[in-house]
Amino acid sequence: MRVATWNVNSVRQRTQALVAYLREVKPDVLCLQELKCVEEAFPRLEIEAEGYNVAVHGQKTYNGVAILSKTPIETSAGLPGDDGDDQARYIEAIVPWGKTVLRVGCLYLPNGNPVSSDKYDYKLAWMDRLKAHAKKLLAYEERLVLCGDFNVIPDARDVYDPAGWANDALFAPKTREKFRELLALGFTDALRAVTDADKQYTFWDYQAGAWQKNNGLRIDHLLLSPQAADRLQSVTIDRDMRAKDKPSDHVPIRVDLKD
DNA sequence: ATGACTTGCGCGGCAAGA
Repeated sequence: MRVATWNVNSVRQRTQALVAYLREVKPDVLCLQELKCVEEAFPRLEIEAEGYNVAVHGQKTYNGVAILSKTPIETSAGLPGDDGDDQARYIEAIVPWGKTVLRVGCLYLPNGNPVSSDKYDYKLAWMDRLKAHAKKLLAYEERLVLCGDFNVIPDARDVYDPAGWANDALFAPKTREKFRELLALGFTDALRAVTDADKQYTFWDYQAGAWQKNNGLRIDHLLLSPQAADRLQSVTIDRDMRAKDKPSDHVPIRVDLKD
């Protein structure tokens, strides 16, 4: 079972790259973030033509998440815990897997900058809601992958200039503390289960030659429940995607789980 | 160096991203 996640930074700008990725990597499940469009504008026909089922939670201009799956899926949109939250940042699916299922949560966690703003308050509140929801899901004791753009740099080895990012909403102590609380519920950070290496980046800014200088961040993650972590075979960051024409500023990251 | 990039919206420059 191959599960991938990719912040595409506008799915309409990335449709050709997305189709090419599906053909080359053939993920069983692909989670997408930052669609930047409503469901009606999503390139559904192009994706379905590749043999994928599509579940979209869209929003005009901002945010937007989707789950693509080779097999039909049951889905629910929205992160519980705040009925007044109208930002499209979470969608969940139940994917058939042999005699059992895989549950997949696809998330686009708020950026939160600057730290002294209501945006940061929203980020922290969103992380609290995610923790509460994740705790409920873990109690099901299923194979579960919680993945997406977390907008969290877990550790100094995950950023090219830790000191320079100390007060950024992606790396601030409170942000990292809440991420650790989430992990402590019982998740395995898939990448960290296979390597302790630094510079395992998934994002490079478009500006100031960040890609050329390898000034990156590790902010896209796949968190595994114990039942999923038991089946972990490999983790791959599709770094080469950043060097292609018209790239997203994020690259896909994926896991292979033993069938 | 008023720098530097890419989106959406919509047609002129903002807002947002990270």
